[in-house]
Amino acid sequence: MARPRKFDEERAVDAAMEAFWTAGYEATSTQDLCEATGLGRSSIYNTFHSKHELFRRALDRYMARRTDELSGLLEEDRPARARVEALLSRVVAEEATGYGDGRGCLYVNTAVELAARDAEVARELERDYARRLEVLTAVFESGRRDGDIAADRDARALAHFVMATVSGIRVAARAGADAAALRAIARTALDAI
Amino acid sequence: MARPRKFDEERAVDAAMEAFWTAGYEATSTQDLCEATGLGRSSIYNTFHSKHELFRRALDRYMARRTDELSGLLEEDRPARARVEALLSRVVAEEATGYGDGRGCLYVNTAVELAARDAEVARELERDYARRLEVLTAVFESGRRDGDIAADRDARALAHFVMATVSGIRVAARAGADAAALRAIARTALDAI
DNA sequence: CTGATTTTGAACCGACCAATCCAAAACGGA
DNA sequence: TCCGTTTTGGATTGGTCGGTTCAAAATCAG
Repeated sequence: MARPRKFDEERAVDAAMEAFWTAGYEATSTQDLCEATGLGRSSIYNTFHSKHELFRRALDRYMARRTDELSGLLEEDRPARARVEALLSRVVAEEATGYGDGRGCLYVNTAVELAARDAEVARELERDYARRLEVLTAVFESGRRDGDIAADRDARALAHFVMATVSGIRVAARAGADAAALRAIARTALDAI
Repeated sequence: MARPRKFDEERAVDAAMEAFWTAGYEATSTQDLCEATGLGRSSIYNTFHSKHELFRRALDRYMARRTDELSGLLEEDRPARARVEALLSRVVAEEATGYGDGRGCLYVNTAVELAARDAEVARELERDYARRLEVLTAVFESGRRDGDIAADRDARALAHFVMATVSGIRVAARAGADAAALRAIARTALDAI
């Protein structure tokens, strides 16, 4: 063997994720990444080969984390409607806590900034969308079985709808909607379910 | 007086708008702007003073255009629900036409890319949000008067909700949702109204 | 300790960034 | 026609971009 690495690769990906999350892909320079991770340029390129690949690693990590959170939140032992309500409340709370860390959601940010001109990233987003859609669809199907959701509703359509509502809340928050408005959106969406 | 301008300022703003719309603010270079507008660097800086100011002009133009379209679409002599349905159908159609010109919506793109770190732009987005909210609120209020919308609904909340649904559809399209999914989102949202 | 192997920091690369400068060209008013 | 004013194209600015190179430092097996 030879000289061992002085840093933790996963920690570096985490730090890079924070940087990309805060400023977006284009606006995060390799210099920013060095400062965020505490690594030198060489270490970053030796390990991740390019800014783009590091971004993909960071995005993977973010999506895995979020999807896990989503699964956890939705697997609680409550009626389906209540679980979806908890999800929307959480999103509203995240987006409404001042502009303190108003960096939105890396998934939404990436979909808007990169998906159209980066096929690789678009594919990853698509896979994650499908995964989360699956989780939500399962929730609505269990709701239908429990009689909590009307039997004539399409679980998949409802799942798409909730995903869109979450993104809609996030964009509204960025466009200046206040907390009351975000709550109104969530409440109205719940009426549709 | 002196040498007159050889180009139409509004035309130039239009061309710049297209460029920013396609690639986003950061990813559009001044060189790109020269090529898009057909102007030289000097003409651009002489007229618009900075990339940022040109962007603001382009964004203004975009928002004015969109808000006018929205007003036109919603002022037709139809029940409120039908008018909102027409709006959502139009958004779905826009986003579903292949990835051909899948550049989304400059408003959403800008909210996500810039709002967090550009106070001036954020203020403009906020103003436009308020304007469009006003238009939609008026639609729902007229719907309540006509009995088309239940009297116990909050017109403003419904307006916020429709705005969020539009953004949600646009983000979903970028994340890879197909046309059927977008239609399902619109239909489900209409159920909530 | 030696030698093979890898990481690390710093200097460096050409390309491109937004923005400026300047002189030549193009007009309007006289 | 000629002057004052403005526009225009092209060269240029200092700075930053993503990425590479290279030698020194650090670690391992033997």
